Amino acid sequence: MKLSKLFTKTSKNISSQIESVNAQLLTRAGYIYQEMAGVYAFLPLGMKVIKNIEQIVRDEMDKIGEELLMPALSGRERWHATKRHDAIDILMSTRAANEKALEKSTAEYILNPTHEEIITPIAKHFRTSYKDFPFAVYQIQTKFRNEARAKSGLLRGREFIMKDLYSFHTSEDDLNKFYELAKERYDAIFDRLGIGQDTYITFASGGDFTDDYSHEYQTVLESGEDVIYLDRKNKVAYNKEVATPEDAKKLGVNFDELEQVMASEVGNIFPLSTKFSEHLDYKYSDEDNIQKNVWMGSYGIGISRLMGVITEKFADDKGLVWPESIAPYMYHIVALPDEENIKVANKVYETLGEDKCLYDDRDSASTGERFADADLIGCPVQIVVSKKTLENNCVEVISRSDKFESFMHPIDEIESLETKLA
RNA sequence: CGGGGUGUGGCGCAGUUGGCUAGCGCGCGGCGUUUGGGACGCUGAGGUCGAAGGUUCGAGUCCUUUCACCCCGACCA
Repeated sequence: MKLSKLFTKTSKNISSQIESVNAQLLTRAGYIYQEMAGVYAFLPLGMKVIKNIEQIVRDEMDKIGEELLMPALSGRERWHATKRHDAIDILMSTRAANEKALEKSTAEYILNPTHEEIITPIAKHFRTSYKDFPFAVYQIQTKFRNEARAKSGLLRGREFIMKDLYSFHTSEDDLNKFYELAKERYDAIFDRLGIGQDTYITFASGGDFTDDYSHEYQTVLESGEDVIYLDRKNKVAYNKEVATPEDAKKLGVNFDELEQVMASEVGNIFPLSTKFSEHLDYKYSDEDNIQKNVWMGSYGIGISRLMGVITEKFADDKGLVWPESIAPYMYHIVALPDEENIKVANKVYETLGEDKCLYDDRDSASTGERFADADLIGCPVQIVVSKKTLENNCVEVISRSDKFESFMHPIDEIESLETKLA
């Protein structure tokens, strides 16, 4: 992509009101645009990052489930059936389709905050024999939650992108078995996203979902909202709400040795037991044709929140720093203005591929501005073409994250750059 | 939902005890000069001050109501 054609532009200024690092940098660099509190548009650069995160999540989820897409709207009956209509105060709804209906009708459409109520009837439609189990389906979709206080940019929104997977089983044992498989996939996802080192599976309460426990995936982050008690050695953590000395003892850790840190929840998984199948009357026939409740599990990952968390995790005082696995572009090419430089830069751009490069071909921007923008936008590798580098028939290759020392790379060996970096 | 703060060209801000034609920087258009770390000169376009109501000869400035956003707390499926 040529910078001269990119839909967005960077900006130097941003309101001093906005304090969260992710909102500030992502806005300045042109990745997101705020529509209202907790509601953002993902602009071309941001969209690429979202897609890259989604692709990693899909890749791992496809190993344990099938992708589908459910509606964002639902009728209210099911939410009454599970008694969550009044229990969930973040539930958003819209009254009716038109004004005439509004006067007479009590119709209400729920803007789904999660999809247990939606997927269960669908699953029931297709799978009612013990032979049909187990199975799992997932989707990546926009969720709506009327947060009393949206805040911290992408970290807590009213509208956000989430991956949610639901698993269905004939027994608790089978659910538990799947639950462990899901954990493995989650670990793989966070590793691939570059935050595996700092992301801990965390014991937490189940909230409205289950009377039992749940597991959160918490990424250590100074600006995170949650306090977790960390056991680095065993790579597990405990949410504040369950981290009492008694609980710790039950879980086999020394409460006094736990390290207290701030973190942000990037995913969570719940054994739902038979809670939802009971409320929504989802039963299967076993070998003896006896009707039994289906066991369910629910597994979420906050896609857009991850973008915010990863931003905060790696950004420095110059701007964004993306892990290679989700960067909008691998290379950011800066050619200093000069006919020869531009000729070479064009060639580099074509050789490496326009889908891998962000090419600063703006003739209006000054040198300093180009470098500043490259740092702000945060592509992993910067390639500079100037008189200085051309004297040696080279381009300069710079790591945005200081992962490697800058080096000169011969122009006629551009094709080999990718392998050299890998 | 409680507390605090802020709303003035696209963005960031200034605007004194009410006073004349609402300023500045960035950005944007034009012309020219520049180019290894957010360049410079000249020139031009663009706002009715979040919204509604009120006080006054006169309101960006005072009063009332309201909306929005940001921050702290409560909440967080």
